Amino acid sequence: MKEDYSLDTVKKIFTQFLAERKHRKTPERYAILEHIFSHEGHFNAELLYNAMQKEYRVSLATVYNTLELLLDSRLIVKHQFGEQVAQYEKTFGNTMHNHMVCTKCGKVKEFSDKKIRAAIQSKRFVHFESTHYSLYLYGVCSKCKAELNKKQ
Amino acid sequence: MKEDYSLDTVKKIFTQFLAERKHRKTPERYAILEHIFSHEGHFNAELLYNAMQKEYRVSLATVYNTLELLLDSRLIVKHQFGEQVAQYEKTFGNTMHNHMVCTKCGKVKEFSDKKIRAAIQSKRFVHFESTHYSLYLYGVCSKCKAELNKKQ
DNA sequence: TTTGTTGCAAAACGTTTGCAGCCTC
DNA sequence: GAGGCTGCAAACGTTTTGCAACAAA
Repeated sequence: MKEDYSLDTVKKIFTQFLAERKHRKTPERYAILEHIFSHEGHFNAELLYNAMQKEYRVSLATVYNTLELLLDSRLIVKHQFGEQVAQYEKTFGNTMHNHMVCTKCGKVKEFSDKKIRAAIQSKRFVHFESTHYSLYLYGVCSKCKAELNKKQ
Repeated sequence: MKEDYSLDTVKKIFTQFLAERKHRKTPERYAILEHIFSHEGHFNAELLYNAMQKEYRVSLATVYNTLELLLDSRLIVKHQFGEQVAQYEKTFGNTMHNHMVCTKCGKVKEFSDKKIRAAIQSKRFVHFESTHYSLYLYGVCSKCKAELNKKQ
């Protein structure tokens, strides 16, 4: 069923999370949340920090602090595609998807597959309660493939 | 106990890889290869560097350089389980497996599942030629679950 | 009023780089 | 002998930390 992923819903989830953990509801935290959920695609801490300066000024330390809270509340996920910069992505209202990573140029594309999702989600463990997953498919994109062929 | 032939086989693969790429066959590279393939489990660059000092002294720079070559030759894989330290793992003679990561304590366990593997490996793309994959299942391990329950 | 959170800057951390000398080819 | 590779140390870029001031509860 289609979920309602309005900003309001996300804010409510975050508010409840903060209340549960006895964290404070600061304007900085909501400004960051709002920014993330009104923009598409992957982002990293510095990109977010720079973009934020135009709307609501926050420090880089607060960006990192808030990202940690958003991770804990499962509203975003963190990826590290082999570089040292962590990439983040919002999860709420984002259909579950996987990532294809080109090992030559580093480009990342998304894809989804019902069979894969079903196989992973049906897996149960005795000593582990899984909440979510990340699947990275590594390989070579068509562009890099063409370049490799040209060289030979 | 792992098979004895694997070290020899791995060396041959690496030698061929170095020849193809016109890289030099230095003792440092083989010492690192040997160390990795005669030890079990995950490791990171510094751990490997420290362990190497007792057998064949190499610099940290050479460790990183060689890890890059081993990644390119697909003899090892790199993981970044949400921390900033990259973890490495040998792949040759290592049955394909996935990772469960506890989001509380960070502990990583391995598991395999035929259905999941089949679903992932059967996936084909027009503009992407996949070589391998990493599946990270995030959740809470039984130990951390017990502690969380105790708190409430 | 209490104490969690902020901004700032400095520190920490893993990783990469520049360079002189060495050694594989 | 040429030039790729090594060790070393310094540099880099991202993330974390310490601290004083601030503001949410």
